[in-house]
Amino acid sequence: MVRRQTKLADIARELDVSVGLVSLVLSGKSKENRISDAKAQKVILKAREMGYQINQLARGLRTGRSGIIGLIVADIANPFFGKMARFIENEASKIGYHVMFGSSDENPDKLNSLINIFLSRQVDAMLIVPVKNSLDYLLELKKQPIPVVYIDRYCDGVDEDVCCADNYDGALQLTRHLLKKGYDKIGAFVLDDVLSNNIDRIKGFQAGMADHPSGSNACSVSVIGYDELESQLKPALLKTLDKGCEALFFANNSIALKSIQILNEMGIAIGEDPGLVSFDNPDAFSVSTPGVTCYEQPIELICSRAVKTIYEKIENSEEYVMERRIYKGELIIRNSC
Amino acid sequence: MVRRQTKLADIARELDVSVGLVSLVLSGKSKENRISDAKAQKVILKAREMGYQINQLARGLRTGRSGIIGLIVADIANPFFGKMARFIENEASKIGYHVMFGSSDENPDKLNSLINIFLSRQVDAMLIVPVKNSLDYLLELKKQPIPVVYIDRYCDGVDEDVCCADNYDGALQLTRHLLKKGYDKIGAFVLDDVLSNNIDRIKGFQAGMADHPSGSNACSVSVIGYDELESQLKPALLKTLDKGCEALFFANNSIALKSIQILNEMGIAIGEDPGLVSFDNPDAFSVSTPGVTCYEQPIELICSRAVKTIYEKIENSEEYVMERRIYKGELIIRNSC
DNA sequence: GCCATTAGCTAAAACGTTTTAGCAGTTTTT
DNA sequence: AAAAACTGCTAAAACGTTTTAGCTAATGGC
Repeated sequence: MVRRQTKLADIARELDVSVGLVSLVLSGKSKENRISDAKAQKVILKAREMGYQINQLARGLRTGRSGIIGLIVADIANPFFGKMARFIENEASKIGYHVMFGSSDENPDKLNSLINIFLSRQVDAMLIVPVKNSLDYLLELKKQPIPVVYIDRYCDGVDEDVCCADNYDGALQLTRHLLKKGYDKIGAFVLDDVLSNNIDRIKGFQAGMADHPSGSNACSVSVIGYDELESQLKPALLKTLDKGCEALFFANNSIALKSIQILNEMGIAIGEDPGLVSFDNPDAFSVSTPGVTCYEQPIELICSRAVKTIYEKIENSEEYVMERRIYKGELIIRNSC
Repeated sequence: MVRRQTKLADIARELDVSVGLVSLVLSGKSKENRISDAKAQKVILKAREMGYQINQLARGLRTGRSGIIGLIVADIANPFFGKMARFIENEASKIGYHVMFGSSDENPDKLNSLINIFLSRQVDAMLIVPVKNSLDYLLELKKQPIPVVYIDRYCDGVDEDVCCADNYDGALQLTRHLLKKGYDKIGAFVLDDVLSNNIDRIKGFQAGMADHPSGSNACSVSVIGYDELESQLKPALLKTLDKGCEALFFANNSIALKSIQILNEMGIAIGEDPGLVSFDNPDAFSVSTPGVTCYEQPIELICSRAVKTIYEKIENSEEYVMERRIYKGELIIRNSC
């Protein structure tokens, strides 16, 4: 384990040229700096021969750019965020960046700790899924001279770029679909986060219910804690079904999957009574019987736009003007209702 | 965006002390270097006041340690690898490390490119899910003075640490379970990778079939290309069912999910005829009806052991001795057979 | 009161790059 | 033939840390 990596100086010594020249050649700046083709070729060959690999730590220190984008999601093990990570990885690599990630577990202190870790690692930009009660931390982050784009959700009170799905539209479409199918009384299940995505989904649901003759009397909304899925979901489901709800509206994949499992265990056959719809489109929805009707978020679009925005902010931070980008997803109709 | 981050020199200037002193204090080396408590306190307070954040690029350059672990999986969007990433993130953070990831898409050239990127970023160690035809690249990597642990699979021909599931045992258990349930003719579906995990799963399957009176005559094995799932799976399924197979054995979650979807679309009710089992335990398996009997890999154990191994190799690379660690998973019996 | 020890600190090199000013020749322009 | 412009390169500073040798002053032992 003693073998050291070759560095510019090693190549320079071998060829008896200056370190600067080697650097110029290998970073593709030969032309602008009038390096002769002959020398340039020699350097390139020798570098290959010696297995030269640039030290990005050194380059980053010197240039002030690490080439790293920090990504903070709620939980990378959640397939929704896993997909996000993947699309972001792809997009970032197209513009020569790489991704460090961290999972906040919807916990503002973890989020803040990740932010600080990423700052100390000199990431060039951050892509963040904000969590509840993190406003102060996010405002603090806003003071830093580094581009940030929020994804999946936004946070009122902090003016920053956002790329996310049209949660209102999604919930509206899902609700209307249920009503069209003739379900009369509907129970919704949402997380207790006072975050844009949740709030918009509730609003969309309620807007959809407004079409119903008896309006909000025909629905119930159960609010569940992110860390309390196990304990709170079963009682909430029972209560909702007891009330006579004929259809269930799940505001995200975690709640839906857990609920379907619970219903399965209780021997309640989903599909007719109760019917159900959900946000997100995990694999499980196309494999379960019946398949679950859902609103699939345009994850790829969100991610590619988010990375593009990052790029624009890095490249010309002066002229760039903030924007909230909201993208419609797709209603996928299966047999669960 | 002009505000620069405070650095050691800024604190030093404010307090009229040397940069070295500030560094020693803030990196917790006051005691060994006999810094007076008074001065140390002053430095700590001033650092907090000025919002000092260490520059890990600079530190890394100087110390030769980046504090980063490189993780290469096949696809972070696959929930199996997503879970892996999450456990590794957790374990790494316990020992003060952070994770950069990359997805190889089972492509050796992408894998190699990621390895080189990580090397140039001076990662302190790599956790790699090897792919087929990557032996040469992996041998090349072995020459580098950096700890590597392979996870999920190993690669014959490269002597390195490995943490993975007992694929042979898993396949054996799944097969025996099918036979015990009275299924007579069984079709297996595996990827075409000549990788340890696949090979061991096939071996385990065949070992299980050896218990059957008519032995290997009672089974068929379909080999599917990773990039060809869409095109190859449906014909393979039809052919297998045509042959009279009463049960299906899927060697991983991607194949299983895709197959179940295809079967659903064709209106073939899984559960009795055909019965089925699969490797891995994605959410979908507990949500589908019937639930899918499967062999769940001990992902958490694999990851925690992998990171511990990394740590040991970093800390005392001299004495460390290589090992292949194989962990048994758990047979989860549901209603699909 | 002298030498040895200790306490508390500083100065400076080093890590591996990038980048710029400018030097010495050569060629072109006038 | 002198001035100007260009060619091809080098030297050296800078990025923000860590770390070590060593300096000065105070303390202790006798």
